[in-house]
Amino acid sequence: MTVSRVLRNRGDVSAATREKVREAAKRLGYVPNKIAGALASQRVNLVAVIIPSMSNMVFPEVMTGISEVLDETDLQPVVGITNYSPEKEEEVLYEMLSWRPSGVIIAGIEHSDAARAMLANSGIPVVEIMDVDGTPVDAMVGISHRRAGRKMASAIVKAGYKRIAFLGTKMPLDHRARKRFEGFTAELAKSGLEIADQEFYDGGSALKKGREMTQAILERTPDLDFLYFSNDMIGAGGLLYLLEKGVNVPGEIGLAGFNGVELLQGLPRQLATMNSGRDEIGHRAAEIIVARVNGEEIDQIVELSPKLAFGDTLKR
Amino acid sequence: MTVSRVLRNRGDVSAATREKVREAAKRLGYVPNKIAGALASQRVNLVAVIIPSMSNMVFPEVMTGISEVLDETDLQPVVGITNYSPEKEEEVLYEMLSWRPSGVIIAGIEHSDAARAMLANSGIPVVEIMDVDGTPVDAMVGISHRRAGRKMASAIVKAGYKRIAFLGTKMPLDHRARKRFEGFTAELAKSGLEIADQEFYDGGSALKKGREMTQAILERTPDLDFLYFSNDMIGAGGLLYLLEKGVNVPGEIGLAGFNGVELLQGLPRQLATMNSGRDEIGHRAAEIIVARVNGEEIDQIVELSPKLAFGDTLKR
DNA sequence: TGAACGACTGTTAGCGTTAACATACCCAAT
DNA sequence: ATTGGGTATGTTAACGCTAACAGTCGTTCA
Repeated sequence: MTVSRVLRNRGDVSAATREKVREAAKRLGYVPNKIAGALASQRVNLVAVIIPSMSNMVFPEVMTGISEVLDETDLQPVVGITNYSPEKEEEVLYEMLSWRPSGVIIAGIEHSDAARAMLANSGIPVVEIMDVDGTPVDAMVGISHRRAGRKMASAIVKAGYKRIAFLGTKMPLDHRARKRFEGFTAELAKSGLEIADQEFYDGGSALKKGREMTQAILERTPDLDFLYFSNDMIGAGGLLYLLEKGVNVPGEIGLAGFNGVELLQGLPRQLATMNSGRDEIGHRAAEIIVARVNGEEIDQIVELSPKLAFGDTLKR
Repeated sequence: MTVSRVLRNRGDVSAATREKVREAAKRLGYVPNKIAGALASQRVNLVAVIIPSMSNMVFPEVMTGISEVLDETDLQPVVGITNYSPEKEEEVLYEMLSWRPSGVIIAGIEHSDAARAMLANSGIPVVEIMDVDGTPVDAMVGISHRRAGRKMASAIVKAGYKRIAFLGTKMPLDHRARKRFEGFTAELAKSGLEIADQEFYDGGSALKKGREMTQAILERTPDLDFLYFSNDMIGAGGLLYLLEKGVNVPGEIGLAGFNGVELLQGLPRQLATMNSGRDEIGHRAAEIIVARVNGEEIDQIVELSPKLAFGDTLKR
C-alpha cells in the first residue's frame, strides 16, 4: 500500500520511506501493472480516438490538436483506424470500449446502429468530430461541409467562372466529401449553373492522381474554366500540371482545393483552399472530454466556420 | 463462466445456450471488460509501437506495414509518439509497458539507459527498427544509414559532381540523419572531397523550408553543383525552386533526397532518392513479434538494403 | 494527565474476468 | 445395473492493484 502511495503521489508518506521505495523500484526495474490498477480503481486514463486514416494529412493534424490538450492532463490518446469502413469502425470501437477508456473522440457522425448504440451505452463522454451536418450521440465539434461547399461555390460564381468541374475521391463512404459536393452543386444551381464535368479517383499518390485527373478532364472537356478539387493534395497535383503546361492560372483556369494543408506553402503558387480548422477541432474535442471527465459543464456542440483562402488560383 | 466461453469462442457450449447468451449480450449492449480479462489471463493482445513522429510520412508507412501483418493475428498495435525526445520516449515506454503488451516495436537503437533497462527487463519481445548501426536490446530490423549515406556519396562522386552541399534538419537527436551524414562525408573523403557548404532547418513546412534553404545556400555558395537533402520533402522543395529559376537539373546542379516517399511521384521531375523500405521494415518487425509470441524461432537481426533511385536529378 | 489530533503505515475486501478443476447429465458399452 | 466417456455447465481461487478503513505513535493542548 505504501508503495502504491509513493508511485502515485497520493496520500502522506514520509520522505525517508518515499526515497526507499523509489530506490527499490528503480533497482528492481519495477513497472506497476496498470491493468490491475485500472481494475481496482475503475479509472483508465485513456481516450479512444477513432479516425478513418492516418495517411490523409488531415487526421495527424487533428491528433496534434488533441495531444496538445491532453498533454496538460493525465489523459492519453489511443488511436484506432477504420479505413473508412463502417464494419471496421464497429470492431475498433468495440475493442476500444472493452478497455473502458475515459472518453471517445470519433470522426464523423455517420455510424452503424450498433456503433451508435455502443457509444450511447458506454456511459463516457463521446465527441463526434469533423462534421456537424447531423445529430450527434453526445457532443460534436466540426464544420458544416455542406456550408463549406456552398461557400466555395459562391466565391467561384462571384469571380465569374462558368464552366466548373469537380474532381474528387471515389469513396462513397467519405461522407464529408459527399456533403461538400452536395453543398457545392446546390449553390451553383442557385445561379443556374451546373457541374460541367467531374472526375473521381481512388488509391495511389494523390499528387500524381491530381495531375492525371486534370489532364484527363481537360482532354475530355477543354473549355472548363474552373476545377474544384475535393482535397488539397490532388489540387496541388492539378496546379503543378497546369503550370507546366503554361496555362494562365487563375485567368484561364481557376483552381481550388479543400483543407489548407501545410504542404501547400511550398508550392510555386498558393492554391485557393478552405481551412477546415483541424487543429482547433482536435483542441475543442479534447477540451470537451477533459471537462466532462472533471465533471465540469461545457458546450456540447461546437460549429467552427471554415475560412476561405483565395491564394493565387482564384480570381477576386 | 458460460458467458465468458461464448464470447471468447472457447470450450464447448451448446448451440442453444450460445444463442441465448449472444442475444442477451446484444440486447444489454454488454461489452466485456478486457481489463479484468487481461488481469485474469495474463494476456494482452496489444503491441506497443513507439515512434518519434507521425507527421513525417515515414512512420505512417511503417505503421501500415505493421498493421498488415498484425491484422492477420489477434494482436493490435498501439502507438506512442516521442517527438524525438529521449525523456518523452522513456515516459511513453514506461506508460506502455505498464499495460503489459505482448511486444514492443520501437524506432531507433539509441535509448536512455533507463529505457534500455526497461526493455531488457520487460520479458517480452522487443524489436528496434529503422536502423541497424548498433547493438539491439533484443531484435532489430532496418537499414544501415551510414551505408546509405556512403552509397549516395559514391553515386554522386561517380557522376562527376564536385561542389557538394548537405541540407538537413537541425535535430541533433535524429540519429539516423546524423549517421547518413557521417557515412556521406566519410565516403566523399575517400575521393578527396569535402562538403562545400551545409544548411540546417527545423520546424515548419518541409517543402517550403526546402525552397528557402536552397535559395539561401546558393546565394551563399553559388558554385555548388550538387545538393544532398536529408529527406525527400525538403528535396522536393529544392527541386521546385530550381525548376522555377530555370536551372538545368541535373546538368548544372544535381539533387538527391532520402526515403522514396510517394509524394515524389507527382512532381514534375523525379527526385533521386534512396528507398528505405519502410513498409518492409514494418512487416518484418511485426513478423518477429508474432513469431516470438507464438514461441517460434525467427531471425532476430534483419538488415535490409536501401535501393538507390536515380530519378531525373542525378546524372548517370 | 489524557484526550484529541496529525502523520504515517498497515489490513481487508473487491474490481470483472479466466484457469483449473468439479459436478451433473446423458448415452453407450459392459 | 454399473462403468466409462463425452458434453455441458458450475465453482473457486487467483490476477495485482486501490478504496476505505484501522491501527500506531508522537505531539499538542486543555
